[in-house]
Amino acid sequence: METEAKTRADTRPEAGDDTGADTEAVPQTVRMAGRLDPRGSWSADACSIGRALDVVGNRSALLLLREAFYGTTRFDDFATRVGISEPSAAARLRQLVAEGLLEREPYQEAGQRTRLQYRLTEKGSELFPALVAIMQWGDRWLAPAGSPVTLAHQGCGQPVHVELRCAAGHHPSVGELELSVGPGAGRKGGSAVS
Amino acid sequence: METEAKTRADTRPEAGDDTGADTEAVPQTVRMAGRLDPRGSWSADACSIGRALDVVGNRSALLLLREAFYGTTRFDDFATRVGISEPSAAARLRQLVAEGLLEREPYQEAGQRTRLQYRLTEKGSELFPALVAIMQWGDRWLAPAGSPVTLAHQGCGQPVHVELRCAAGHHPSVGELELSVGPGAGRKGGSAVS
DNA sequence: CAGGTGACTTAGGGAAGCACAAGTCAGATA
DNA sequence: TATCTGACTTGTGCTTCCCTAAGTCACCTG
Repeated sequence: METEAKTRADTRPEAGDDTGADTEAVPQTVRMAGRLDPRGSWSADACSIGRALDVVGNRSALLLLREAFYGTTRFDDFATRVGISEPSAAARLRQLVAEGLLEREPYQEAGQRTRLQYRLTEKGSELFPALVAIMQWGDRWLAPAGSPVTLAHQGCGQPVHVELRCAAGHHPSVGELELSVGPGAGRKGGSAVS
Repeated sequence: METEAKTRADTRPEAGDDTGADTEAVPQTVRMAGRLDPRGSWSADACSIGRALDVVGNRSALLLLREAFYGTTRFDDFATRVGISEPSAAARLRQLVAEGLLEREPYQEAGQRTRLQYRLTEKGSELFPALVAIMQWGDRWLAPAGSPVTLAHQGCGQPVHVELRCAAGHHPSVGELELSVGPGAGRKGGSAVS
């Protein structure tokens, strides 16, 4: 896909323009900085969100990961506890293993034959904050009776949540954020960036 | 869907059991507390993650929300910038409006007729941490050349990230977390909880 | 050695997601 | 009045997701 910057002049006002946006009541947008400034000037086809969604962009993948965090390791338990059929559990688990989020390792119980269990890799484990963020949102907006389950810091007992934080310790709102090109951006000011 | 607790004895060792789990090398699982303890004793069909994924569990919905955070408001721009076809942009935007994550409001530019723009509602805006968490994971694991774009706290200039934090200020790892029943759980110790 | 159990696979089918191409429709511009 | 543009919708068809139902295959137990 090409950028559409040539086909349209991009002169209409839009959040993120540098036309004194601070005074306007558009708080829920990220400001674009540097090469990203007119949003119409670049396309986000290398976006990490897009890439991540190619891996975990479906319901069953994230639900299987949830189960893995809850300690499930065995095939049948994954299928039953997530509530999906065995064929789709098999397909999805195979895909998650292929992508390195889970690994299959043999184990043996006393008097049993060798079996396989699925364990989270580091790559898989690091998706946990995303899962918690989604759960937190679902608790807030889709659970009228309150959260079905809650997470607490074991020992200290305090509830756990996900939050945005900058390296200086602030808690920026969406409107206080700035998006700029990173080290992995495509060359030039033209097309593929995010 | 029923819980499978009756059909299987659940006597095999699994992370989260109370059989001296602290000494074992299974750090990447959440511990189950109270009624949740044997994971096999309850089913998670009221899970907030599951509910949330019914709403934003597909690729284009999250990508459209990303664009909304980047300041995009118009139909054609959504379709072009996300890189999806107009029919699916229309369907997905309609669904996001129906679910209350976006709202459509009329606006008028000088010398133009009245048009519609899509704006994030509070419900939609609160998904931002989840989106950042996914981006952060994609940056770390799927962007070999580094992040294509980076988020910074405007003004302070420091990079922004998503993190897990308990109310006492700690940064618990997955293994230090405990899951227990919340106010919105189904009755009894039987089936639907999370 | 017959039967169970865990971990799958195969077959077949419905629904959702997505793309391309083309049409519609309202109002501004020429 | 004819054309253009933005914002869609309609028609058609592929591909992915997900289901049920029914195998398969390797052990382990009786």
